[in-house]
Amino acid sequence: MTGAFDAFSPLCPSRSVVDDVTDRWPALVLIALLEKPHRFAEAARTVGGISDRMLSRTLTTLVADGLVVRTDHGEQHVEYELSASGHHIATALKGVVTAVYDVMPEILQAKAIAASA
Amino acid sequence: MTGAFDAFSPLCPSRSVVDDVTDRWPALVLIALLEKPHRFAEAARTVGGISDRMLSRTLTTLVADGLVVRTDHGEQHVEYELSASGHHIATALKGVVTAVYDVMPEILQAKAIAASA
DNA sequence: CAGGATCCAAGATGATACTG
DNA sequence: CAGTATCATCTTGGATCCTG
Repeated sequence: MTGAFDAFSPLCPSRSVVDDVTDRWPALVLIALLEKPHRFAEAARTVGGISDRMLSRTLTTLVADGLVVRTDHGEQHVEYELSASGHHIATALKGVVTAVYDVMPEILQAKAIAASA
Repeated sequence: MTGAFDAFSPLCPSRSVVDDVTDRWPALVLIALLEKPHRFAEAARTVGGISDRMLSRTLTTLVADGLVVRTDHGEQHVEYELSASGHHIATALKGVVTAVYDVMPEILQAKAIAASA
């Protein structure tokens, strides 16, 4: 692979990070933060369909992983922004979403065929 | 965003594909197939820790999405390989894994600090 | 080898309500 | 606003057994 890490091995520390990052909510939240720092409620609005609970939990783990930085500005004003590591990963994730957009026509066609079969 | 699709909207068809693709098993399976086509048992070995059941399910949905092509060579010999769409997405996913490898040192450090706090 | 069927534990998730 | 606590539920994922 690239060197010391191997995401295919369940024992490699990189595996758990890959698992964390390639989960539905973490992935979407990271991409959302890529655009700009978000406040809690703001992030909830950006990422459609996420509940307060999941957003809270997701942000907590991302902060624990050092991918997101939480800053308490007081006055009930908290901001979440990407760390350098988080930015690096979020950019890659955005690439995945972009790739999905690229091939959506083919995917929709494949699904249509599957559905009609 | 890029155009007609918006993964942040729960209603956009791209959202479900992004969800599918950014799940632990699908992501790892796609990356595994990026290297070369795999037979069933072969894929199970490559992706450490996956059970037959999950591999079967995962491959089924990936085939349904048109990202993976299943070819039955008879004689109990089946091969799974990426379609053009799948290859495009898998490449992007590999980028995510690579990005994770890149920042693993920082992540491990962050976790260590969090654990000792 | 390929993979479906069944059973079941554990965790993910959402809605709601509540706190500072 | 920024969360946390609780509850009910749905899904995930593994183990095991079975078929062709």
